[in-house]
Amino acid sequence: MGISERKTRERGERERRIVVAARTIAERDGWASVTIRRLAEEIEYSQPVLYSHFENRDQIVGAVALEGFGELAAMLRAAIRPSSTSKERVEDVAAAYLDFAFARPAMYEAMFVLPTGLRFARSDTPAQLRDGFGAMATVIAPFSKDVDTATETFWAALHGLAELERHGRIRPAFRAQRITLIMQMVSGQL
Amino acid sequence: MGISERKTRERGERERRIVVAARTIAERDGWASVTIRRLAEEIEYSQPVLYSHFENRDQIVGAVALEGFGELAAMLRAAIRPSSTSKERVEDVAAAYLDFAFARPAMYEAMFVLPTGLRFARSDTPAQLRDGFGAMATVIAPFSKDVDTATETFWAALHGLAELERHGRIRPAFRAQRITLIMQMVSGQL
DNA sequence: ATAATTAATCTAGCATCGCTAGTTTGTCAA
DNA sequence: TTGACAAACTAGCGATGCTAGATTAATTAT
Repeated sequence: MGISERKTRERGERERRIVVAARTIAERDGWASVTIRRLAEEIEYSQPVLYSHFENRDQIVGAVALEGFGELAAMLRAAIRPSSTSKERVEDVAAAYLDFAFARPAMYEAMFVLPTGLRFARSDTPAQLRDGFGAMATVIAPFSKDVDTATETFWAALHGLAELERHGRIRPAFRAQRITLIMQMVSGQL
Repeated sequence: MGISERKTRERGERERRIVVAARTIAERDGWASVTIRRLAEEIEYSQPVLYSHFENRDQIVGAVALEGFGELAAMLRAAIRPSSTSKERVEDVAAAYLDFAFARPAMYEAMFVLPTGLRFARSDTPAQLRDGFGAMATVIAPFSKDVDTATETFWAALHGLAELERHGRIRPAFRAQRITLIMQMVSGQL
């Protein structure tokens, strides 16, 4: 019988509608506007239904963030052109990272600022969470012996640039110069 | 008559008690526990009194953050030892910055993550907000032509390290190695 | 086919939040 | 003493996340 299959499929579709609604509202009106009541209205079910899909609001944010990690990883990988030099690749990935952060501030906030209940560096950590790191590690590898540490530092530098600029604490006009300085950290081999 | 003087003095003292209470509760139980009702109870006044001191809750967070910026600046300046080399000074300031972030996570959150209503890079920006940047610029200056941009990048790298480690996304055990990499960014002169 | 059981969903409401209108209390000057 | 003004309070509005308990729908057993 395909009845239970249909049910799990419909349940999955409803869950996706929740995540899509959360993302849409967050990107338009900010995360403060993503309330359980508003999401319930959007999917045309009562509020408790949401709690049969997610433990709490944070986990809904987490589901959106997980999508974001997948998309960020894809964007970083797409920025790596075969024809480029090793140095250019690092620069392109850095630029792609910041482009992502500034083009999708709400998504970036979900991924890196808001509580999400996502678990990193664990055996059950989803592929999306590792993949962006992997993309960065790919371009960092030619410059470093300890790729993991160098990638962590590269990532941290980019994250700091994104956050400080997003909060208006460093000058947007000098973004390119700052990326150049980051390049210096990477290309001085270690 | 010293009556109105006494009144403004008492008002100032009450305002300080609000800020101290907010900071104390935040450092012990997190910012979510810092509610207007709880603060009102702490200072033994009714809730509307708080709104005669601050426009809204964010501004209370901002007042605590302002204290934090002053203390961070002091810690960074204290980390600069006259006997050190230029390179050691950068390293000491970096270590001091991260020490501050990890020793006072609630304070760091108020300063860099939560909405505070603080205005940066303006004519009326308080000294505390500029001073930490100044301390970093002092140790960066020997290595850079464009001190402002280099300091912004240095600061961003430290902020990123603090945030990613605070959120458990990079390995705490490798903090020293990451600082070493940041040093490389700085000491490669430009 | 009907009854009993389980699953799915809803209504209604709790506790709490930031914030404020309207009132009372206290403090001065006339 | 009275009237004006300032200071503080009580009470409550409109939200929030979340949940207990009732209700309806679907499935299984008789």
